[in-house]
Amino acid sequence: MTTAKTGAKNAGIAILLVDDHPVVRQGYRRVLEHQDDFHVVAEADNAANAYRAFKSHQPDVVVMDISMPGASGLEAIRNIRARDADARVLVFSMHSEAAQVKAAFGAGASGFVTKGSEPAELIAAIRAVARGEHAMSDDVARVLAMDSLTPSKSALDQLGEREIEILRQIAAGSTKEQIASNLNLSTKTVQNYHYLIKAKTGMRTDAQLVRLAVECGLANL
Amino acid sequence: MTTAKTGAKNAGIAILLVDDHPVVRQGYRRVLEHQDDFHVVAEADNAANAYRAFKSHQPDVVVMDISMPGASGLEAIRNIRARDADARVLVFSMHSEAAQVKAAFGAGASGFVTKGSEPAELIAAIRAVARGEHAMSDDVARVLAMDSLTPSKSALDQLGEREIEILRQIAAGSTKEQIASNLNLSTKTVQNYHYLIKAKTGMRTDAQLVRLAVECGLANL
DNA sequence: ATTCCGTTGGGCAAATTTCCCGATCTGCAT
DNA sequence: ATGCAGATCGGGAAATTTGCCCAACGGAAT
Repeated sequence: MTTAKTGAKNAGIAILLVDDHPVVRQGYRRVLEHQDDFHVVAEADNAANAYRAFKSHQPDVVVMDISMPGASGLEAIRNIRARDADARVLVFSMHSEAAQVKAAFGAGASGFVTKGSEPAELIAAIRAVARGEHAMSDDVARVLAMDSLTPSKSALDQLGEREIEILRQIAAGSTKEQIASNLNLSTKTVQNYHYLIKAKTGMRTDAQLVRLAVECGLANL
Repeated sequence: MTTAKTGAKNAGIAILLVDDHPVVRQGYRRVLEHQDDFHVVAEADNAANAYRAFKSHQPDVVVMDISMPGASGLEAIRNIRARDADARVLVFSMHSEAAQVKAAFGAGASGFVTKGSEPAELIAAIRAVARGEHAMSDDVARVLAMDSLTPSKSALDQLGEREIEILRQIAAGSTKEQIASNLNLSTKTVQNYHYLIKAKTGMRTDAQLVRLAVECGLANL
């Protein structure tokens, strides 16, 4: 029952949990705290709070679900890494699309584990990233391996980050005015992206774009 | 440590957990077993196993995530209810689409709680359905209430046969030229239908139309 | 330094959307 | 029969959007 107020660095691994679902978060917390060298020092339910919590708690490992409403979890990872290059972020995601995994590591994540993995895999991954290593669950490794074998599998590889974000919002059903407002762009720029995305991916209709986005794990339903 | 082999009915509430994500399932289990009148008597990770587990354990309440790979969770609910009309199934879902909620209750669910709810809401809902009542979390109630206010009831009821066919093809990704050709219409007529469908359903973008079509079972993926 | 690329937008003709309307062809009730 | 309601099919015209080009800027790579 060491409350680890001043400096828990010597004892165990201080963890920040980020997930927008309270029940799910509670669940992880209990699972993780069963390991007696783990201490969940803070929780957050969105990207902004995650960054704030990171600043004030300086956890050893951030365990983060990147599919959150509002600002992308990738944003949060970048913010955290910008502030502390030694920060360890372990992404804990529902999906395991190659593009998403790459994006996560590109943003500075140290690990990627899907929610379909066994608890033991999560725990092992947390220990690994705390040690400074990189880690990913078996299914993620398999997806990534398959992806590296195919030449142009994802279709998202050819899209820039902004383009992907706009594709996601289009697929989510947002109007271009909403997207422009969300991203602080002119509607004209959003239109241009919309055109560019269709040109790059070879899709002819918006419906095809939605299907593409869903296939790539950018959107659900 | 009562193993509840012969009859735990008198003591507490026997629960069957169904969710395809092991870590998530473990998490709920711990959260629920913190209530000392709850007993998680079995777990299942898909619809078929859920039905088998229900038969052999006869739980008081089944807590089920309906978004599982393979057979629909709705199928599982229907199977369970077909075998035991008194079975209580509480759906514990990621999303809270009005259509999904209705489908769940239509299949025989006694409650619907989203994973975004507070643990206390889940726990209260389990107690309620165990008592034979119906329960849903606040956000689900809000979504359902909003839905019942909109004139777009089932969304498809207000569409004619041709309109539905065109909506399906739009959702399938066909261009209006392809649709016109498929149905022997002028592209102009297809355009008019496209407009009409959006007007009738209240959808603003094609992406929203795709989602609507998918929700209504008109298109898959 | 220079080149490439992602991002942001302007411009403008061509295409599309958005509504409005009328014409058939049902079925159904008067 | 007659009429009425509604589904289906398209014309027309204004408003809007798309398709595609170009320009400017900052950052990363060379």
